[in-house]
Amino acid sequence: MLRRVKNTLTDLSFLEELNQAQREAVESIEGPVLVIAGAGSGKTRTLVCRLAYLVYLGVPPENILLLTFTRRSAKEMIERAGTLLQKDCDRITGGTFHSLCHLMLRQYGHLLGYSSTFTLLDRGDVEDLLNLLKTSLGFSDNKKRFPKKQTLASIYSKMINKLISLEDLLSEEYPQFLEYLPMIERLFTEYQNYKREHQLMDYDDLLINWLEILKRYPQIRQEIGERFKFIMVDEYQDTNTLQGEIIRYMAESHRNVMVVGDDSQSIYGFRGANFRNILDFPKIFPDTKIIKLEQNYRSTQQILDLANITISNAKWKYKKNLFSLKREGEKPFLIRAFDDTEASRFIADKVLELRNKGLKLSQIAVLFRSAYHSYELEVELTKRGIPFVKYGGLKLLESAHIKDLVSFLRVLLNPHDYLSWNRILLLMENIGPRTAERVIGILKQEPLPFSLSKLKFTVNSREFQRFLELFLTIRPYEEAPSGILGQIWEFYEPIFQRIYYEEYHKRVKDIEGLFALSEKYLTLEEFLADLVLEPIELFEQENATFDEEPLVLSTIHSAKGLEWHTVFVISLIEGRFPSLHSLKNEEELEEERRLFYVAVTRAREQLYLVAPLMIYVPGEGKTFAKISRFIAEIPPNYYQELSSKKTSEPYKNTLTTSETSTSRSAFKVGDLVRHPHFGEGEVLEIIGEKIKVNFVSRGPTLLHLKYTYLELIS
DNA sequence: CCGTACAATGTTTTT
DNA sequence: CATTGTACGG
Repeated sequence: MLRRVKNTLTDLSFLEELNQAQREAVESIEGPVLVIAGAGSGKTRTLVCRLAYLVYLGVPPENILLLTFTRRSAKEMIERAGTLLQKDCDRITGGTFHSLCHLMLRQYGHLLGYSSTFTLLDRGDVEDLLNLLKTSLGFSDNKKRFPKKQTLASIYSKMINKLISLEDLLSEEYPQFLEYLPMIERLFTEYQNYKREHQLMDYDDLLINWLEILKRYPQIRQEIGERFKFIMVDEYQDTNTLQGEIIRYMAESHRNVMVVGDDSQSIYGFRGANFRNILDFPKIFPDTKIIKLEQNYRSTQQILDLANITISNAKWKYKKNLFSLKREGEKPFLIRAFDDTEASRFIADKVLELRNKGLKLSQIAVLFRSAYHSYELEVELTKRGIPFVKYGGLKLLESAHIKDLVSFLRVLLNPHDYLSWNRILLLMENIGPRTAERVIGILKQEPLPFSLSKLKFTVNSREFQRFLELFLTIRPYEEAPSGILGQIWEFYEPIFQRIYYEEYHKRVKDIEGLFALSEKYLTLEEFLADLVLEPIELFEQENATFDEEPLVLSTIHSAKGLEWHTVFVISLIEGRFPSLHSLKNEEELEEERRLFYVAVTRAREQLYLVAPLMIYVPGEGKTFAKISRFIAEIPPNYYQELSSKKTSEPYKNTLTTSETSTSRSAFKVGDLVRHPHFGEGEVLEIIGEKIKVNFVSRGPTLLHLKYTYLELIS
C-alpha cells in the first residue's frame, strides 16, 4: 500500500542510530501502536524519526497529525524531522489537542451553531463570566460560604474533564459546598447557555464540541480520516477521557494511530488526565502492538538509582524496568540550607561556578512545585545579574493591562462578546457597573452602527464617545493586527496611565511584548486565538540585554519532556512539595510522587536537591520545616550532603579577581582576553559594568564584568 | 451611580 | 501579601 517515493530521498541512516525497540516503533506504520517509554528513553527522537520515515515512504505531510503537549514541542519535532530528511515537513499538522479542536471547530463549528469567529475564553474569562452569572442569579448576597469564582471555575472544569456528575464531584472533593448543589447546578446551566448564545467557548468546550461533531456525523469522521491518515500522540498518559474519545473517533476509519507515554510520569490528574487511558488503549483498539522503550540514555546511574527508589515506593507499582548504560557520575547532592535566602545564595553561587567551568547557563535548570517557590531565587539572580527565564509563572494574558487591550480586540471581532464589552466599559471614566449594563442592554437589541445615536445620547462619558468613533473606523478583517493594536493603544494609553500609574514602566514592557507578537500574525482571529491556546510566558524582560542564553527556572509541569545537564530541585519540604493541598488525598500524593520522579529524571549529569531548614510562615514568623517525604524515604547512601555555607575555594578566588576587574582600568578596548567557555576574543567596548567582547568562537558578546571570569592574554 | 479607601480572605500544577 | 469584596463619600 505504501510505495517508496522515487529515489531522491535515499538517506535512511538516521534509522541506524536507533536501538531495536525504537526502530520497531518507527517502522510499525500501520495499525494501532502503543509505545510505553520510560524517562529519557529517546521517546522524542523516536517520534521524530517516525515522522521522517513516514514522509520518506511517500506519505504526504498534510496527511500526518502529531499531537503533543505544547505547540512548541510539536513545532520542534516537525522541524527536526525536516532536518533528518533535508526536506520540508511543515505541512504536517502539529499541535495540542486544544489547538487541533480549535482548528476543526473554526471549520465545522457551524454544525453546532457556532460562527467561525467565536471567542475563546481563557481561565480568567471563565471566572469573570461565572461571577457575572452568580451575581445576576443573586447567589452572591449573604451566602458567605457560596464558592467564589475561582473555585467555581475549578469545579466546572473538573466535572467536565473527569466526566462525572456535579454531585459526585462535590461529595468527593468539595463536601463543604454540597448544600449548594442545586444552585451550582443552576449556575452551570446558565453558564452553558450563555456561552452558546454569545458565541463563546472555553478550553473544555473545544474538546466537547469537537467530540460532539465527531459523534454525530459519521461522514465527518470519514472526511477527517481521509485528511489525517496517520495520527501520533505524545504524552498519552496525560490525556483525559475526552481526548481519548476524540482519538478513537478520528482514527476510526484507518486505525493508523500511535500513542506514546509513560504511566509513571502522569502528572495532570488535576485536569482529568487519567493514566488508565494508556492502559485502556489496547481495549479501544484491539490488536494494538505494544512496544516498550526501557533503556535510559539520559541520566547517570546515580541519578537513575535515586529516581528508581522514588518510584519503587509508589503505591501502585509500575511494570517497568528502566535500565541504563551504566553511565557513572556523581551522586546527587542534598543541600540543607538555613532558609530560602541561603538556598538562593547557594544556587546562585553554584550556577556561577558551573558557568566558570564552561557550562552554558541554558544547560542548567531550577525546578519547583509551584511558581511562587522561586520568588526569593529570582530576587537573588536579578541582584547578581544572572540572566534567567521562568516557565510556568504568570502568563501574558493573565495580567490586567494585557487583558484590557485584548478585550478591545475581541469586541471588534465578535460584537456579541459582552463579557469583553463589560470589561472595556468599566475602564472608562464615568462608567460603572450600572451604565455598563445599560450599554450592553442597548447593544443586545441593536448592534453597533445602528445604536450609535442612542448610545451617544444615553452615556455621559467623553472617553466612551471617542471609543465609539474609533470602533467604527477600524476594519478588523482588513487591517493588520499590529495596526489595529496600534490604534487601540493610542486610545487606551491615557486610561492605562490613569489606572496603572504606579507600575507604569513595568507594565509598558508587556505592551511592547504584545506589539512584537502581533506583528507575526496576518489575521486578528489567529492572533487572539493563539493568545489563549498558547499562552505566552511573562518573564523578567530586564535580562534581555544579555546575549548569553539564560538559566532556566521552571515549574515541574512545564519542564515535562525537557532535560538539562544540571538540575536543582528546590523547596523540598512537606507542604510545598508535596503540596499542602495534596496531603489529605492519597491519589494526589501519588501524583506528587510522580512529579518528583519527573523532576529528578530531567537531569543528565548532576542533581542538586535543596531544602531549607526554616521557612517563613505568615503570622508565626520563622518556623522549622519538615523535609519532604520524598527525600526522607531515600536511604542516605544514595546522595551526598553538601553544606550550603561554603562554596569551593577556586570560585571565591574568581569572584575576588573579577571584582577587582570591575574597575575600568582592568580591561580596555582592543585587549585580547580569554573566557573559560567562549575562548579567546577581543574587547570591543566597555559599557559601565558590562563588556562587549568579540569572541572568535561566537562573535560579539555582551558580558557582565562582575560575574564573568575573563583573563587578559596580551 | 461612580470612584475610592479599607477590610477580609485564602494560597498548585495547565490547555 | 496580593487580590477581591464592601462601605461610604462625592
